[in-house]
Amino acid sequence: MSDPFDLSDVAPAPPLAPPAAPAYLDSLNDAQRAAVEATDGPVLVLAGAGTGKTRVLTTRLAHILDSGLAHPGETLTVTFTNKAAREMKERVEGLLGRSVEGWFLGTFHAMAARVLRRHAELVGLESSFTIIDTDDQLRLIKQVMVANDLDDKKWPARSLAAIIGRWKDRGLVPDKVSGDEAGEFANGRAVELYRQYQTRLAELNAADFGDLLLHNLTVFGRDAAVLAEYQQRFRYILVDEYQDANVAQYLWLRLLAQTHRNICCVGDDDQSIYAWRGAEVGNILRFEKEFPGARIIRLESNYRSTGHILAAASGLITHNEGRLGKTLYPASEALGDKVRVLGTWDGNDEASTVSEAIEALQRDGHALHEMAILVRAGFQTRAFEERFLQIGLPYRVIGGLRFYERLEVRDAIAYLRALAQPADDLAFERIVNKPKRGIGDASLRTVNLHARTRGIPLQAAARELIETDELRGRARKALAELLNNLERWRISRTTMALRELASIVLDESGYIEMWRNDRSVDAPGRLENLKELVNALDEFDNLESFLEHVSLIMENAEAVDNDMVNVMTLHGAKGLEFDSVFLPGWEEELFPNRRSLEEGGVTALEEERRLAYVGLTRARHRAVVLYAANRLTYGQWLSAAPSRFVAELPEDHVQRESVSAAYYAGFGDADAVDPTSFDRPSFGGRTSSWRRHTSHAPIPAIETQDHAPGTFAQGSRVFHQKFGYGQILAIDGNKLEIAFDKAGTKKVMDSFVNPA
DNA sequence: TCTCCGTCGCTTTTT
DNA sequence: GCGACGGAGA
Repeated sequence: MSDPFDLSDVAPAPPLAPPAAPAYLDSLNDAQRAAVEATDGPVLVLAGAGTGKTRVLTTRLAHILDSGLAHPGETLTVTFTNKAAREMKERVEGLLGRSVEGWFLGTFHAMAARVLRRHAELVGLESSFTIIDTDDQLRLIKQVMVANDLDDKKWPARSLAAIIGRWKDRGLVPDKVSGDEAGEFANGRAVELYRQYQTRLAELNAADFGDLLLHNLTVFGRDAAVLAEYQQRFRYILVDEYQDANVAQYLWLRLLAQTHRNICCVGDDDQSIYAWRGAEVGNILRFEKEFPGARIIRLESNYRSTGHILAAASGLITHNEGRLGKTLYPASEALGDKVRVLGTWDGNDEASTVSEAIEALQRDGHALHEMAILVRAGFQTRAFEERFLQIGLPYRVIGGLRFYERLEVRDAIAYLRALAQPADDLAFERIVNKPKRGIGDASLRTVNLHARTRGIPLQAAARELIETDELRGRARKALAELLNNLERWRISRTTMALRELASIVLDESGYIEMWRNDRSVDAPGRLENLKELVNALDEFDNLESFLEHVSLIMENAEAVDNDMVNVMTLHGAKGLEFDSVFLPGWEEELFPNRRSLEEGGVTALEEERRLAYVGLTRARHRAVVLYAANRLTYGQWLSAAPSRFVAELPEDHVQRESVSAAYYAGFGDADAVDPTSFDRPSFGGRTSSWRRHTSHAPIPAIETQDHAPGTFAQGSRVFHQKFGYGQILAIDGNKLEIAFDKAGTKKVMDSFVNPA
């Protein structure tokens, strides 16, 4: 296998051949084309929502490769998500009509990991270092805090993790954190704890996500030759979603672009919604300073949304002060529907209003997967889920627990880590007593103590201890067996396929058995996931590449594109688009979110507003904003005022309606909205079932019934008032998946069916 | 080692 | 109002 870092194979760029302009350039508008063809020197592309940002980036890369300006290995293209990277790769290859190898295209983290594996020794790591996730990170931080006698009640480990994370985002190693930044935490000892945490990571031969970039900066700072090598190599650098870059990423890019200065960053300050995790919109402003003479190209022609939607979104975002200024123009003349703004009675009313609108659209022939419900916070999805289950509307919630985050999957991976990396104490601690082997806290403390005094990893310490009488009978025996097993699996590793190895490990360790014996409802699902994990191993050549994949690809496998309504957070929707978008929960406290405002003041309010802007601009043809007069908050019904964003939507482009007069009846604090602005005569234009009747449609009468657990069994026949007879395919708590004889397969709540 | 009970906190999240 | 987590006690 060729070493991807070997630079000797990189041919110098062939002389500039004058190619005929390929067809893909012709379909661009002037601004887009300028952004593609300005290959020489730094370029900043300010690309509004729906203006073809990805298109510009992919075409630019294709153009660079096609015209012979650079060899694939001389280009660096960075994105934030694996999904974006994959898309970029596919689209560029599509434009070129051939596959491309050897280029540096991927997420910031994946690219940084690639560099770091090659120069790990410069930061005191081995090339085989483990990339730990936030879970391990938190456990490690807790350990450091315990070692410092800090009360984790008073000083939560999460807060320290966040503080350290922010420092890393800003490119600050412990020595660089200035004294006055120490802050309140642990009476100003945060920097010291940060230092200790880094020491522990090095001892474990591990790096957290923030380290990947941070260590790169250290590597570049320590070895000028290494830096120069990469600076020489990357003739062209392309950056996606630049507004999301943190300072560390900015510094990284700045270093790498120094020699050739052909860097092209594409971003939109109005879509910056990740400041809370370190993104610095200021990077956009810095760009001009850092690269004097940088060309700035604005993409302002929006190809996505119809006129009213775009105007409503633009009107809203003008309430933000800190903007670079950009005007979006609709690419087509069509004004389309106005943005509908609906007041509802409460969260349930909101959910049924949305589901009725969805069903109406469906009857008009609109596909469900072209509709999305975008919420501010995760808990909001529940009301929609319940309602959809009730009426049997297919939906999928995007986000939530990812495959590799599941408890059982993480345990299984910990076994593999413990055998691949004997120094990986975190993995060892995770599996040492799973399943229960009688190695409890006391035994583990002894092992830990020994490891500390000897300065060796836990596994090595355990091995030494079982030769002594330090540990009592049962624990000693169990530990010996585990260590022997790990040793044996380690040997098998050389002769066995990965998949086979994993099944043997999971089987012989008793881990599978543990879940088989577990009587809880989710045990079967967990066994299923373990099977899936083992199957997934077939795609990897070796354990190392699998573990790298696991740590860098945290996303869910793309759901099969069944026709389902999408439910997700506004954050999760960035970069996506749908024909119809529903935006519920536009209420003060919820959106803009109170906690967010408390923490970040005006800056945070503007970020919330950008989030609203992102939500609206996801819609191609239809956008509906909803707010409820009453909302169940922490188990209490509270009356809610409409979001200030509702009032900020420009009047000419919205159609305000209230679902029922009931809105006012329950809405005591109506000062925030002008009631006269509601219930205006509906605006002209397309009339269809889309336009809803103002009266409150009754919820279809379906009798619900409580069933004792165990009433239903897989395979048994049931009757549903709306869907008729069917057979149970699967049971997930009180959700049933049923193949109805007439209505197809649907997920419903058990309270809506009876045994047939 | 397990289980029970009180306390807390409760926005967004890729890698 | 609910779930996670940690401490206490059997």
